[in-house]
Amino acid sequence: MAFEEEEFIEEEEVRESEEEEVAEYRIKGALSASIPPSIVLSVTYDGAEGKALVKLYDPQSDTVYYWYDNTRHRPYLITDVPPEVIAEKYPDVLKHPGFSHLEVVSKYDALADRTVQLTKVYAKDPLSIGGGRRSIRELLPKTWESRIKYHHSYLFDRAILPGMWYRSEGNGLVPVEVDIPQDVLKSLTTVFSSDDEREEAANWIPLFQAPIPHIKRVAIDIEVFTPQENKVPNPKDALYEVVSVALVGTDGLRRVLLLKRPDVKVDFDALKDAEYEVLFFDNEYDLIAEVFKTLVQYPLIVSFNGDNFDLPYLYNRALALGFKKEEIPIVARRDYVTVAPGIHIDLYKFFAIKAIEVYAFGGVYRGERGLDAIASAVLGIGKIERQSVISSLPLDELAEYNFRDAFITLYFTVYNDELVMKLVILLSRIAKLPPEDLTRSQVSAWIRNMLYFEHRRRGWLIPNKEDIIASRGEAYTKAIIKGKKYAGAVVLDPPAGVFFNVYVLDFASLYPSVISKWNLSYETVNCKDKENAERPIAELPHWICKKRRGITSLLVGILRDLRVHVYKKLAKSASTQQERTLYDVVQSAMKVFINASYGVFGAETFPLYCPPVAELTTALARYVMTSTVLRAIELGMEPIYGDTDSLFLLNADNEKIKGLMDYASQLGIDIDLDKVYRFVLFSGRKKNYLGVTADGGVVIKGLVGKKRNAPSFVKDLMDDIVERLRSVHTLDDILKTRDEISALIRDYESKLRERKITLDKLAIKTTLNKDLDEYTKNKPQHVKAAEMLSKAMGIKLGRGDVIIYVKTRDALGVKPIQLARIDEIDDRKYLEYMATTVEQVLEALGYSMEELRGVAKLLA
DNA sequence: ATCTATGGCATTTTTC
DNA sequence: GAAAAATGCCAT
Repeated sequence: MAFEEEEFIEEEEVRESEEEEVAEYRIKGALSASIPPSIVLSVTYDGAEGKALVKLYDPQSDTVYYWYDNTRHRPYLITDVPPEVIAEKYPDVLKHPGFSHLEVVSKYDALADRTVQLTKVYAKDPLSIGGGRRSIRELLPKTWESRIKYHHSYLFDRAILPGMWYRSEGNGLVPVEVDIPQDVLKSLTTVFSSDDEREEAANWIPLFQAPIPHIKRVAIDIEVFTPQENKVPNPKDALYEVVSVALVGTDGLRRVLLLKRPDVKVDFDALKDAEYEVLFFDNEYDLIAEVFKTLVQYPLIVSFNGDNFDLPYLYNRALALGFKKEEIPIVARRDYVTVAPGIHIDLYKFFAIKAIEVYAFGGVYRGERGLDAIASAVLGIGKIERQSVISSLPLDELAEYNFRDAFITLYFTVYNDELVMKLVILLSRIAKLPPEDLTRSQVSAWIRNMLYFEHRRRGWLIPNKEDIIASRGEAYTKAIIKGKKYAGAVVLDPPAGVFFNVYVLDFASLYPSVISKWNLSYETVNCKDKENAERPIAELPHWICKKRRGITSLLVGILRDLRVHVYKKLAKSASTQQERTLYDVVQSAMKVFINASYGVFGAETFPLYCPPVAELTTALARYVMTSTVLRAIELGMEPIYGDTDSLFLLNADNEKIKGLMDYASQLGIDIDLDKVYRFVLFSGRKKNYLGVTADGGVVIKGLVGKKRNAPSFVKDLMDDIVERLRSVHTLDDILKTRDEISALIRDYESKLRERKITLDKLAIKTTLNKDLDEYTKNKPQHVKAAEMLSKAMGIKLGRGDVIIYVKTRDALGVKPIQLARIDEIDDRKYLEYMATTVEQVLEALGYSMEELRGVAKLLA
C-alpha cells in the first residue's frame, strides 16, 4: 500500500529546530549562573570532568540547571598512618598516578569511644581507590583504619541534599528556607523529651515539610523489528530497525513516531480516531532525531526497563546510523543509563525493590515483574493484546500497542495524585540518595547511605564490618531454623477449633520500638566501658551502654516518633485532602525505613552488620511478647495465639485491653487493637488460620487453598467454603455449615473423577527461583516440567519464570500444561491436594479423627 | 555485584 | 521405609 504524502510532516524542519533546542537546554547554568529556587534532581560524580555535577530543576520556569562543584569532589581513603610516615615509609602512595593530596582530620571513633587523628588520602578519581592491583589502597598498610571504605567526599558529605531546594548565591548554592507549620514545630516539645532528640528531630522535619513540586516528565517506549518471535533484540548490537517510539508526557504530549515500511499495512482511518498524534518517518535517522529532540525538553524521563533495553538500544542504534556521541542525549553509567539534561527513572527497577513491593504497594503485584502484570495489579490497566509479532503488526495496531505501554508507564507516576513521584522524592530525601540511585537500589543501600550521612555529619568515623564484628562479637543464640544465625520470634501454638469473639492486638512497630527503647546500636552494644553498661536480658550475655545514646537507636526512634505522633496524625487531621494525602505519603516513606531498620543489622551484606544488635532486638521482642501474654492471663484473658508481634485473645473487653496497653507502655511499647473477629477458625497449625470479622470480612492466613501455587480447582473449592463460613454467627451455624461443606467436597470430588473440569483449573504454578542448571542437589517437579517445556518449544527458561504444569500418571509425574491432555492427569494427586486443603478447615470445625479419615478415604 | 530478618507448613527428592 | 534435605510459599 502506498503512503499518502500529506500524512507526513516536513522532516527538514524537525532537524533544524532540534539543534537549537538541545543547545539551549543543555547547561543553562554553570558555577557562576544565577539559579532560582530549584529542586535537586541528582548529584553525581563526573569522572571525566573530575567534578561533582548537580542537576537542578526549577518548576516555575521549567528549566534544568547544571551546577558544577570544583571544590570538594575528590574521593578519599582514610588511614591512621600520619602524613610524615606515609612520606617516609610508603612513598609509592605519593607517586601513585591517581594520588591527589593529603589532609589531617580529626574523627570520633564510636567503637572505641574516643577521638582520633587520621589522614585523608585524596585520590583523583574513584578508580585509583576502588579496585585493581594498582590501587592506592593496596599501597597502604592493613591497619584497621586504613581498611575503612573509601568515601566519595561529595556523595557522603552530601553538602547538597537530593530532593531539597537550593538557589545560587555568590559562587555557591544555598538551601531555600522551608516553612514549618506551627503544630509540627510544637511537636518538638510535646513528643520529644531530651535535647538530643529535639535537635535531631529538628534536622529531619524540613525534609518532610519541603514542598514537592510537579516535575514535568515524559514516558518513552520503543518497539524494535524482531526477525524471530520471542527473541528480544540485543541492545548491544542494535541490529534491527526501531519501528515505533511512543512518547507520553505530563504536559499533554501523546505522540507515536512510526517508521514507514513498504511491506507493512496501515489503516489510516483507525489512526484518525486515536487519542494520540502519529508522525510518520521515511527513515529511521529522522525518527530517532525527533525522539532525542523530545527527550531534551524534559527534566525527567520515565521508562519501563529503559536501563536494559530502550535507552541503550536507542543509543547504539543512533551510533550505527551515524549520530555523533555528543548528539545523543543518553549517557551510560556503570549500573544504569541516564539522560541529558534531565534524569531517567526506570520503573522496572523501582518496582523490583522488595521494600516498595511490600510496604508501598502492599504486595499487590507480588512476585510479578512484567509491565502487564504490575500495571494490572496497581492501576487496573493492562497492555494491549496483540495478534501477531511486532514486525508484521499493521502500523495502526503497532501505534496503539506502543502508545498504551508508554501511557501506562507515565500513569504509574501520575495516578493517585502523583503518589509514586512523591514517594520517590521523600525516600530520596531520607536516604540522601538522588532519585536515579534510589529507584535502582534496595532498602539496605538506602539505610546504609542514610547512616553514612549521619556519621559524616557528626564527624564520626565509619567503621568497617570486620571491626564491628571483632569488637562487638557474633550472635550467641541458635536459630530454630537450620542455617540461620540467631533466634528469631516466638510463635504461640494455637489450639484447633472455632473461637468466637476474638480480639487481636498488635505491638506497634515492635522491632523499631525495641531498638529505640533499649538503646540498640552497633556502638552501644558490648561497649568498651562495661562499668557504665547493663545487661538488659538474662538470656543473652550482651550488655548495652547507659551513657551514650546509640546512633541507630536515636535515628530509628526519631523517625518512629515523628511518624506515629506527628505525620500519621496529620494524614488524618490536616485541613485539605491534598495535605492529607501528602502527609500519608510522608508517613509511608518513613515506614519503609523504620520497618527495614532491624533486618539490616542481621544481614551480612550490610556494612554495619552487627549480630548482637539483631539478636538483642529479637530477644527483647520475645520478652515483650511473653511477658504481655502472662499479664493478659493475670487480667483474666485467654491468649490463644500469637506470632512475633500479634496476640489473639479470648474473654477480652475494652477495659482489660486498656490494662494490657498500660502494661506494655511501661515497657515502652504501644499496643493497638488491630481487629475483633466474630470468629476465628484455627487448624491447629501455626501461621494457619481463617477469621471472619463483625462485618463479614474474611482474613485467611497460610491455608494451602489460598497459596499462589494451588491449582484454581482447589482455590475455587476454598472460595466456596469461605462463602459458607461468612454466614456463620453461632455455634449452631457451625454444625449446619459442616454439612454444607461436606456436600461441597463430594461435589468437587465427583467433578474431578468424572473429568468435568478443564485442564487450566488443575494447573500448578511454581516459580523458578534459580536458573535451570543451578538445581544440582535436587530436581523438583516444576524444574522437570520446565526442562520438558524448554526442549519442546525451544524457549529459554530461568530464574523468575513461572512454570505452569499439571500432575500426570506417567513416570515423571508432571507435564507442562502446554503439552498435557486432560486424560493424562493423575486424579489421585489432586484428591490428595484437595484433602490437605479441606483438612485445614475441617479439623477446625471439630471433625473427629475418624470422620477425617473417612473424608480422606473418600478422597483417596 | 551486593536483594533486611527468622519461623512454619507442605511436598518432593535424596540419603541412609 | 524412615529420616533428612531441598524447595517454594507464606506469616510477621
